[in-house]
Amino acid sequence: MQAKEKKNCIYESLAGRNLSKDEICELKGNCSVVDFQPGEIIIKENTLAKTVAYIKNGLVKVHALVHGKEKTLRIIKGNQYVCLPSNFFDNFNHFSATAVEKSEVCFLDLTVFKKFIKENGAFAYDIIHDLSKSQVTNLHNQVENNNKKTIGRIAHLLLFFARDIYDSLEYCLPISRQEIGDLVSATRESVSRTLADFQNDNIIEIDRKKVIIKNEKFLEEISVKG
Amino acid sequence: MQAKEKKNCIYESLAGRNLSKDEICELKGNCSVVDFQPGEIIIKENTLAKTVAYIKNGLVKVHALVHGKEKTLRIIKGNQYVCLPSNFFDNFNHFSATAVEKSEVCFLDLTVFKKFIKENGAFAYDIIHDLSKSQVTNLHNQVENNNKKTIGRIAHLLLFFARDIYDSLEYCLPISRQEIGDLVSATRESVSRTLADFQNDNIIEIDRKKVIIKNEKFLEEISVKG
DNA sequence: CGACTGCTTGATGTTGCTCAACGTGCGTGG
DNA sequence: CCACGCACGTTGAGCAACATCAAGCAGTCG
Repeated sequence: MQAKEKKNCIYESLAGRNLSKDEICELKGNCSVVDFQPGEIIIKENTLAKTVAYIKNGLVKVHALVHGKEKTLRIIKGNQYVCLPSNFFDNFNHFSATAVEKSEVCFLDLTVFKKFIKENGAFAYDIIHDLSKSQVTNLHNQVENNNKKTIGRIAHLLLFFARDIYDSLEYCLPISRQEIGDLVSATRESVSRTLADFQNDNIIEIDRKKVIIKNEKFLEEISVKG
Repeated sequence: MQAKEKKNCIYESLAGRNLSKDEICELKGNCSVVDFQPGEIIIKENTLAKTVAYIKNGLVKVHALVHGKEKTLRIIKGNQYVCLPSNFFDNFNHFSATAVEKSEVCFLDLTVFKKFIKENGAFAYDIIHDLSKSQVTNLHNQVENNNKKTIGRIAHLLLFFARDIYDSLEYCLPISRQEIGDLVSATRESVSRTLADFQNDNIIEIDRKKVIIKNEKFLEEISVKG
């Protein structure tokens, strides 16, 4: 909601994405790079999706309001597009994206983006690959999580932060208990209880948002068995 | 498992998909159209995904075996690709596809398909649109169903068959109670009980697989409220 | 200080799974 | 042809997992 800084580093953002120098130059005039603070909304659901958003770095949650309840779909980190399918399906943002940590985001003009897809087959293939990967990952998550109880989903999430996001067994949770609940389909009370149980069983140490995983193997076991 | 009839109607299958006459001719030599009976496997998970599968008509379920349990992801009808992301992500089938009704499926050579994407921007954009639509639909389903209890998910499924598949309030369920359970994450007992409850409350009439929806509004309400 | 937000903990009710029993239809092999 | 196994379907009882409701505590901000 505060002033956001505009930058010009689109080149480094999309290097290695099969764009020619000319194409990148063309993009430069049709893009902006913006800083977001935690809690700031990057994409708002139910708005028109006229720009493509590419997360350069930081941490972002994708979420939506469903029948009055907030539901978080996933947490994603840098170097990927966010909510890209909304751009191509019907130019309408079906989901929101909000920074959970300080994040840099490139906004690219959708018209230019579409033009590149039609003119540059390698670029188009790159997008197709990204969309496919995201879809497969998502479906895997879905089948995995559906078969799990709350305890398994929370264990999975703790490991996700440790492995995929912070690359360390010690980290600060970037989200509240309520948001964890939105993410794993549980209430904030259940999240609280489960984390307390993990602490009592000496699997993790947790103080407010500071987490230390003390028994990774066991947490993994819980995560897999559900 | 029986003999499958090979056909040559690739042209009508992919007409209107932005392919030139030459390209379609090229495809003709690299494709086959096959009939599947209910229960026959179209795509088997954990195999290499060297061909693209396009459902011409019929009804197909996408499913996977997760930790020993069968989980159905979705039911799809004709005129769309099935499991396309597996082809582009890593050439590896992450999910299975099985006919639940008599279905006609085109198999297309992946190499030729990829070539078209790189050479024909309109075709590539068409694929991107399809993938995006499928992704958005899938995410919507996910957020919808996660917030629902079994009763709401089953109500939703009954309406899905009525509206999206059979376009009628009377139809025959194409799948067993067990498969409904696999689809809505419930046991066959819970499915059975819920359907019996619906019948007792005069919302539906059900005899074996024959379903008549008698109170669509109420079913809709249950579906939405969860 | 008081209001507020985020978190925790306990008591209680509901949901839905598991287990068990039983009926039905179908295909297979003696 | 009948006997048997087997998948499917239904129903009941008991139990575990969670949500809900309620109360209270710690930190923060005006």
